Amino acid sequence: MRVTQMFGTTLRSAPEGELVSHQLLLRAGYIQQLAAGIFSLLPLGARSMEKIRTILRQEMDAIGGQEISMPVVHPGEIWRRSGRWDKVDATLVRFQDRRGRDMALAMTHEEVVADLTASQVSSYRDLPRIVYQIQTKFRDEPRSRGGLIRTREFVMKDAYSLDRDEEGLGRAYRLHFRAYFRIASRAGLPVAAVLSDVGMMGGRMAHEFMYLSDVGEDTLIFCADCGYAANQEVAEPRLPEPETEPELPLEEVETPSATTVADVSRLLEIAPERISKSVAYWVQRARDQEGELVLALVPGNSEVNLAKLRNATSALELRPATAEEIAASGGVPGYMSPLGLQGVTVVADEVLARRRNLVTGANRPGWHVRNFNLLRDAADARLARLASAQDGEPCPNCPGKLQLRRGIEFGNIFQLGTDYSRAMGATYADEEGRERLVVMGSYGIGLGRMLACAAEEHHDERGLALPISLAPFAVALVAVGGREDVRAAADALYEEMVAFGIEVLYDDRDISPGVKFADADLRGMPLRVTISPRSLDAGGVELKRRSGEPFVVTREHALGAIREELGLLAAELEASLRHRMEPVEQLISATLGDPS
RNA sequence: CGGGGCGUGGUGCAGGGGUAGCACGCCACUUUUGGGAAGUGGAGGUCGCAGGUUCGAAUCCUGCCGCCCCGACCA
Repeated sequence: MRVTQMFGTTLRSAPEGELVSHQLLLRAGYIQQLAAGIFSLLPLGARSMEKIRTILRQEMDAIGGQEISMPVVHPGEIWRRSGRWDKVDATLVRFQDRRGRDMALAMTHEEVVADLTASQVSSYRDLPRIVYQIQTKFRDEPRSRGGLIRTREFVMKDAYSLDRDEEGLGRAYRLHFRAYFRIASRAGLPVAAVLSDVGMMGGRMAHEFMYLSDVGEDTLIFCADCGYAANQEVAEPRLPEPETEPELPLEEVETPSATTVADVSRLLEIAPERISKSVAYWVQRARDQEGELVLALVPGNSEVNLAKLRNATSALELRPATAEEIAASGGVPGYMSPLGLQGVTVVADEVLARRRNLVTGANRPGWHVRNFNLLRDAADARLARLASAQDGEPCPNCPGKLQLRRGIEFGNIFQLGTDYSRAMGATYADEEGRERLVVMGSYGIGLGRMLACAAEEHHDERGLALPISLAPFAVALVAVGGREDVRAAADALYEEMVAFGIEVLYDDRDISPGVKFADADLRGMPLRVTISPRSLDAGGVELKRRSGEPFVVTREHALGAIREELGLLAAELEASLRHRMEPVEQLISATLGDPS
């Protein structure tokens, strides 16, 4: 591709306040925004995305995946059958066709896969199977963010495993677990697998693959000693030993204008963890149901984790309760507790059940109580793990301490089980002719997010520096100046490279060298090849890695040297892939059972 | 949806009652050519939309729309 022919240009400036990766993708001319969370890909972005597609296809095919393609528009009926029509919020875009039939834009494809399976699979001989597609999803997110990190329309590689039983599912799960590490590594992304919430997918075990980054939106919990890794939404630190001191009688204590944990802690000279904090939420369990007040109880030094509360209450919608809603229940903001409240669902963190004689609100302005004992004083409270795991808490699996990190989710894997099969009637006949449900798994990777993570990981002050596996072109060819012999040599070398199938972006513009070098650095191709009066005087052609030192090769050997250098770049990536996969194999056998 | 901010040539911004400006980019010519060149000349904007106030609105008021950032959602 000649720069003089290319659609799209580089920009000198980008809006302030955006993520660096987003600014660079914008400035380098990879993407352009159309609306909130909706982007076009320019040639460079489209080519990078194609590279990502290739990696995904290769790795999915390698584990036996078969590529299919499913529709973007679904009849509402299949979403009704799975129950998600009512369970999913406005993220699922619904509309009606001209006949007034309910339709939806695909936000994921479990329903369609299960429907396909119902008719395509009928015997145990038809299993196991893995199908996948690389296709557009639309999710009307409440808030898009960070350029390609979080968009409303995005392209996802979504794979689905179909198995006879749990054992088969476990095997498919392990295959994807390994493939996801390979995919991330080939894209130059260091990732960690963490246990995750199953969310709207339902099912049992799930992992997220996280690119660790301070700009990430997820909080992750790691144990450096044993390798425990979980999203903060599901991380469960080790519970403390139950306290054994005798339960003392409740005792009211005056605490004027002490409405926060910090106030009460100071006033009564007790540690925040000795306070049972009560937080009121408004919970709606189904789209056609009324909301209700739920009181969440956690230790005073911790926060209610909304994902955990959502799971504990089977909530569809969850938001902090308003002052009116609290007052209607008899609660007193600032002095809340389950004491004396009628008809309010109370969910308490299990830690509180193990502590004795805590302080909590008296539901009376200006008063708290001492010697609150959860199991005695709020006997109908449901117990769950509600508090967000915090830095330094004890690991559930070993004596180590947990650490917090931030990450961006680039992919996830779910063990779905048989929920969708049952809903769509996806069954098969086993050897004895018995009808059984197909066991499903679901495995997603966001392509745009992958590119954004790669840009976040691979850049410097001059611009992008993408790995050769993702860069839109392998080579940026720069012709410096307008001298005849320079142009002739550059044109010839360009033609040679093209003839040899080397992907090259040739800057043949008639502008100053500074602009060309700056643009080459900004666009981030891994190898720069320069032909100039100086390089010709020095013997031929200059080669320079995006982040390396230049060297000169003769014009005759230029093509060979370029191919060798590109080979080296690919080989280095391959070597790091092998290096990274060793611990992954140990991780798989340690956490998922036998490798297969 | 709650909170904050911003909508002015292609991009990034300034202006803040008297009819629109800067830098970069773009076009033409000349001179330049190893790190975002110089000169000369030029093109390009219903100032997000609608209504109102005013002799006069990009500017003030009201409403709406859009976009960004922080929170509840997720690839």
